[in-house]
Amino acid sequence: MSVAVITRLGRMVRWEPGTPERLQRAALELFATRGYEETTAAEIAQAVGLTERTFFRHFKDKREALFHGQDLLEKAFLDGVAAAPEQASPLEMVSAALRAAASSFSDERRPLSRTRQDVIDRNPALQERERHKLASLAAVIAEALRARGVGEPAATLAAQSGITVFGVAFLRWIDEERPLDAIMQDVLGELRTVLR
Amino acid sequence: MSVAVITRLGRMVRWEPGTPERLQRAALELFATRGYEETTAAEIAQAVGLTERTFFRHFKDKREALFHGQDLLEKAFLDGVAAAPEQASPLEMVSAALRAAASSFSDERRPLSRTRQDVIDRNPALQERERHKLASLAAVIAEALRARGVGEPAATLAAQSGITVFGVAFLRWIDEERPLDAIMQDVLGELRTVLR
DNA sequence: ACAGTCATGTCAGTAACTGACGTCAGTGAC
DNA sequence: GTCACTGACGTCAGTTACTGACATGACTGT
Repeated sequence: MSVAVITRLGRMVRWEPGTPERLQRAALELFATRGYEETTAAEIAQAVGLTERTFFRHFKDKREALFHGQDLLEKAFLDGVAAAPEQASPLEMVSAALRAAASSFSDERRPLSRTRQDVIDRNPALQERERHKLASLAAVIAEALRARGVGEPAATLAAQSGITVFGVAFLRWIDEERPLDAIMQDVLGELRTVLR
Repeated sequence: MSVAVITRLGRMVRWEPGTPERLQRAALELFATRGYEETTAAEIAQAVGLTERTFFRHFKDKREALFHGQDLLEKAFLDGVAAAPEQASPLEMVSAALRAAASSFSDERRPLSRTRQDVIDRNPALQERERHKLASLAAVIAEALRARGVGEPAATLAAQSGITVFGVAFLRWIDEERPLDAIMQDVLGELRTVLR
């Protein structure tokens, strides 16, 4: 199913670029309208003029179509940890990571995040994947903390707490109009008073 | 595939009882030896003289064979929350829940938990399910806290922190020889100092 | 011109589930 | 005692998520 496309340079191009992104968009739209279980991987592929086989070359499984691009979030967290001052405490490193991560979520992305979250909330299998992604994120953050000299179990606990804060704050951000950054610092504060 | 069994009362019985437990044992054994992906649902069923169809009548999916009985853990947590004194803080309620949950893990269960955890650690799909179970647990604990008057986001944060502690402590308990109860209180203490 | 690469298509296969229906011992009402 | 009913299972057919093997054809560098 080849598609000849004329780019703005006038060159003939065999394969339109950005295939995973187009698949992701189509998947989100179909999931949002027909529902996750009701849409087939082949349908998503057809929606962008491709084959089921090609879909699975870009995504390890059907759910992953909704979670493409999360490596950017991971990178933001890691950059935040790395950017924290030399003698920062684990909590301060995590706080820095949260700030860095917040910058990935501009206001324009809110509507998209909302419909995406709606889809996830309606399907247990997708919730499972989301939890898994967050847990994996916590694991790599813990690793980054360890690399900066934080011991165990402090690294795991700090990273996990950071992810907890991120999760709660993100769900608020979808509904509220405040910037994610501010919400996160609030939630982190509340976590500290709860644990006092 | 009917099995006539003579119970200790001498009565003929059409179906041997405890089917899900027997399936679970067989699943764990097969997963531990052949590996999760390498063993088929039909094989597990055959191992206890049943059919694939029957396997899926007892378990929503293949992974669930490893997670059967987790409702008991949930009940322990909930009982712990309920047993906390009247004017307990959220943190104290969670601490009580952790103590109650710890009593579900006697020393005799340790070897079983170990091989089970080995199986999970070797397969991402199973890790995903485990994360999901823990997250669901956190959700019901948060609900219990709310029912006891804890507001939001304190309830979610406290519950989530409790699950974090449980997760870290459980992994330690599998290797160390100390009782889970003691490990949990230690880890909870460390979490508090990290968040100080 | 030509060999190699890269993204895709085609096809066949496996295994996880699901729905519909049949079976048969046990159970209770009458 | 019969008879309708239920509960736990078997059988069978079907769908869909995935995977491996191989083919294709435009692009790329030599």
